[in-house]
Amino acid sequence: MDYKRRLTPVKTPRKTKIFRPVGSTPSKFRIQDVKAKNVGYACRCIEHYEYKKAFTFLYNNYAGARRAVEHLVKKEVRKGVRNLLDYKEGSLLKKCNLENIKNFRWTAILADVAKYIPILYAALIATVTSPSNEKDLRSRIRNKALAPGIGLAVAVLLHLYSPMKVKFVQGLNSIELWRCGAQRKAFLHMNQLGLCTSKNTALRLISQLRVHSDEDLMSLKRVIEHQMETGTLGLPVCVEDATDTDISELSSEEFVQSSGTEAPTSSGSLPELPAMDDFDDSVSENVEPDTIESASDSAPHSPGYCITWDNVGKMIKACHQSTERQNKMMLWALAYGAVNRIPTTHLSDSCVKAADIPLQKFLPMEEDITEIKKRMEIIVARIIQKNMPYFHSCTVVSHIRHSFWRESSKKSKVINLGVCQENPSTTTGTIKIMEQLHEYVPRQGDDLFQLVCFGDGLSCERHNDAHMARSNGESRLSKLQGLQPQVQEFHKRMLHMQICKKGCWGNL
DNA sequence: TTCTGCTGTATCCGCTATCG
DNA sequence: CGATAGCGGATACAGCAGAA
Repeated sequence: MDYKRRLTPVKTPRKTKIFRPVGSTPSKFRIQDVKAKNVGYACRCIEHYEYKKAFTFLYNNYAGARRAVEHLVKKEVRKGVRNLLDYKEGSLLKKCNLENIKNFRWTAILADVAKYIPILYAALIATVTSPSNEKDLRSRIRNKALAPGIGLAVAVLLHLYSPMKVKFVQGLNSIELWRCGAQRKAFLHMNQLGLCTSKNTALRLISQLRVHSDEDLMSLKRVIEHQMETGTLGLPVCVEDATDTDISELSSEEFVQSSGTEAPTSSGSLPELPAMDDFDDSVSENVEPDTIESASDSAPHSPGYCITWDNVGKMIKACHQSTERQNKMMLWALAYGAVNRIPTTHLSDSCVKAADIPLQKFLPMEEDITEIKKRMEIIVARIIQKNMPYFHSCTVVSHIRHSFWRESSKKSKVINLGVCQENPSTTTGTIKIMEQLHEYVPRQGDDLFQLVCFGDGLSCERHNDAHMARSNGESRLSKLQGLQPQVQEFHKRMLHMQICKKGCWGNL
């Protein structure tokens, strides 16, 4: 018998023999048995569901088997690519809008590829991993995540196949290139490699993204306008005792009791924590944060928001300075909106006479002195624990809680409102900036829901000038009364110090 | 088959940087 | 300081995919 190993299948004999496997596949072949292996061996493996062994044997020994595997792989990959491109919800086929960019995950691309083109996915995974790390998908060299690289590779490949459909990742890369200030040539070269779109398309994408960049703030505005329309704005929802109760209607005992309302403290972690009340205005004391949270039952409830703006400068240098062409300092205004962490829309804007405010709110009472004493104890304990080694191991209260400490501990939601290309150092420019910012002021007819507009000291002065200049307007809107200027941060402290200095020591 | 929308490319034009 | 190349914004146009 010819025991020479053949690289091609044996020719079909004149009389076809039907192979009938007999017996089981031996678990371990002896060396002399290797030569006896043939197609029948592979069939016996398949008969016993040992596909890996059978396919490996065929692939390693028969050119026809290799061709068949390649043909099968190509066919399956093409079929998978078609299916993936037909799947409209696929992560690679999404539109490059703000929501999709926020929710984008590289692993979603990998999941799609694994589902529709498993052979390609397996090949890519095997390319960049070893058997030990193919599960967690981290590089064995620098422990870097491999998902972005594999996802990008798939995105580039499919973009080359169907550039009109697969362009989400390319759009992301274009935006990143634009943010880095890449030149047009960089866009061109990267685009030819399938890594990004052209610069024109990138600019178009960015323009589209900017159109709805303030949508979050506008939706909050619409909620407040709806509440203004239905007359539910000034009412703290589902809290009957905590409605917009006028301060003048409360007796002094009620004030004392309400100021003693304890915050909902969490259990256990700080048992020695003194009960810290809020030291805010009386109106906010009447409403507990938990009742506000529970208020959102059916109608949408807006927590309110404020607007902040400040000057921004951009220097434009002329290459050849002349009388017509000089260096220019462009003074513009940049604004953003900040959603209130602590809801304020239920609070009343009605003015209260100073004479109607109970005396207890001005003079320190017994409770106030007790609270100050507790605070001082905590502060002194912190100082002692920090500076005296003997007390280093002692536990002190690290954070004095107040009624809204949970809300205050959350990160603020900031919404960029873009640059207003008007000069804020002039009254005309400030009026135009105010008019633009008034687009975010909720309104119902001529009635405006006044927002706090933070800025530095100079911005607030300009804001007041704009109010004065428009004081003869025919409506509240034309008088720019939708925004109330408020000095912020260290400017506020500076003003406070100035007032204290003038009040205590005069103009020294 | 036609229309519409999106994308890439080419081109124009003004401005800037560089070189002699 | 003039000439020229290069860059970037704006625009037109062709090609393609998808919907009607």
